[in-house]
Amino acid sequence: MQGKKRLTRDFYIRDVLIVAPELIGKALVVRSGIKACRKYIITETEAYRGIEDKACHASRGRTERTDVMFLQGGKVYVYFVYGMYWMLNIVTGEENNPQAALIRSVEGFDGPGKLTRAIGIDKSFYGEDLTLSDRMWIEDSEISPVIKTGQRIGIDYAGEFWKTRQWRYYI
DNA sequence: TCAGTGATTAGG
DNA sequence: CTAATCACTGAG
Repeated sequence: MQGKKRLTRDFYIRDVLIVAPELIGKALVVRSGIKACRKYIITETEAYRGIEDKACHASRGRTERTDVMFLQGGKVYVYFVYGMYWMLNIVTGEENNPQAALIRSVEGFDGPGKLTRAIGIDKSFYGEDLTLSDRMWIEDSEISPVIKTGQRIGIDYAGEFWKTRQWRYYI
């Protein structure tokens, strides 16, 4: 089950502004329900960075929902929004430096809500450790895509400064 | 452009 | 307990 190319802790504990763009082109491996493992190439991510980032959920403190972001990088942060959609995030950085990379799209499934619905991500993945789990991890790939950047989507509430950070990465 | 949808959160 | 909010999507 352990993939040869599985990314290790060292990859995740770096700053989210490094990890989020590096996730582009990597392979997300998931086994949900009774289905066999499937691989999805990550094509779009966004960085959420620390308590000072008004768009980051952790900026409003450590709560039951945001708790996992305060742990060492390499874990999964999943939350429910708009009454319908699960969002999939990868926790990055060191302990007590809450950061996460939102997986917005993978090859074949464009949009964070649509992709989690399609590949079967829900609350049960909250806190999953990508370096240990037998149902979700990320593998390195030979792909070196050209990465574009832009503003993060859907965070008008965060104010002009945080809204205009170029922290969205995509192919 | 705008409503649906319900977990999460802050505040009595 | 209540009410506001929301890292989205699909229909029009």
